[in-house]
Amino acid sequence: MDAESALADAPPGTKDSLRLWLRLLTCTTLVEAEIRRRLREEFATTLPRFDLLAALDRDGKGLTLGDVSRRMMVSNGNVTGLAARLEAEGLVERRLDAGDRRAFRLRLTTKGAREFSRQSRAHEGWIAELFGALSEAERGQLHGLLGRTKTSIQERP
Amino acid sequence: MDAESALADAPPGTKDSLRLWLRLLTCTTLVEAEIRRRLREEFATTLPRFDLLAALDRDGKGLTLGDVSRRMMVSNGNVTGLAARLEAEGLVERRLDAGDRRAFRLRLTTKGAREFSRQSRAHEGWIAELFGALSEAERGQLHGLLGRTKTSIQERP
DNA sequence: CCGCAATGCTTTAAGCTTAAAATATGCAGG
DNA sequence: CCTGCATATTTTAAGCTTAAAGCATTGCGG
Repeated sequence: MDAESALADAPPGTKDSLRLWLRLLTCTTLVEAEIRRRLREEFATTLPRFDLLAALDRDGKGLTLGDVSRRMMVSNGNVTGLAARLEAEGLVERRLDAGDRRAFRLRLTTKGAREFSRQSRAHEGWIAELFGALSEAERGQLHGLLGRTKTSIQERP
Repeated sequence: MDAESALADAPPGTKDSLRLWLRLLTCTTLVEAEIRRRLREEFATTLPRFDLLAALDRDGKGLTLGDVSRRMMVSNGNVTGLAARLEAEGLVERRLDAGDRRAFRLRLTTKGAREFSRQSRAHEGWIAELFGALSEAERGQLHGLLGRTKTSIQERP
């Protein structure tokens, strides 16, 4: 039995779900590629670096690497390397956590905060531009449906 | 000026677009992580490998590496390495293109087609499961709105 | 036919990402 | 106190990914 005939026997909605997933993935990939390109060309940085700075922004007390790992939905080891590179560039700093000698607190340096502010402002504009052809109503609908989708994914039996 | 006050001055819709983008990214990340996990646990393979097999499926004449690169929206060099690994595993074969001595045609081997059929059947079920809490109507609406989104991204001035 | 830009692919260097194993610390009972 | 399990992080090995540079071939315009 090949993929096609398997699909014929699949429960109803399978084909729709597949089409939906492919389109969801396409949209995300297109936006990501454009954001990555502009971060590289305009700020000589990468999306993971930007995301880490974003996670640290507005968190004066700093986050542990574990906090960052959970927020960014990436592995611990990933954050270790990313933080090391950003620290080497002087954009973030690590401090020993006062209450837990296993943990570090990661914070933006002054330079990092300044740099992130520039990047963030540009980033907002790019996103507004990319989604600009949608009406406010469409954005609202889409946001709601994606909320339902998120629930569907997370709250499986 | 920090990110917050920048946002206050941003054009209308900027904040909505940002929230929308973050939610879109979250949904995609959640689905991808689950699919990657299951491909690894049940088939000892990865998503890029699966995607390459999928691109080759139902293309008896084979695709050039460039075709695959465009379909998967990844770089040329990426496909070179991926194809080499899959060829080493005997799932894919390269043939010299009859009409163009620069190009290869990449095709599934019998083993590759058999393996992809198994994986594909499981994959369909996983996707149906992940989007299962959405009604048919919701899936249709979401598909339509994502179509509008795709257009918004691609057809910028 | 020649020159030359375009096309198809590979290589390289760098960075990203993960799972799994290893290390160190915290913490809760006994 | 000690034992043992949980938590926080790092290390390791492997694979993925990209941009840029380079090589070979094609095909077009003169």
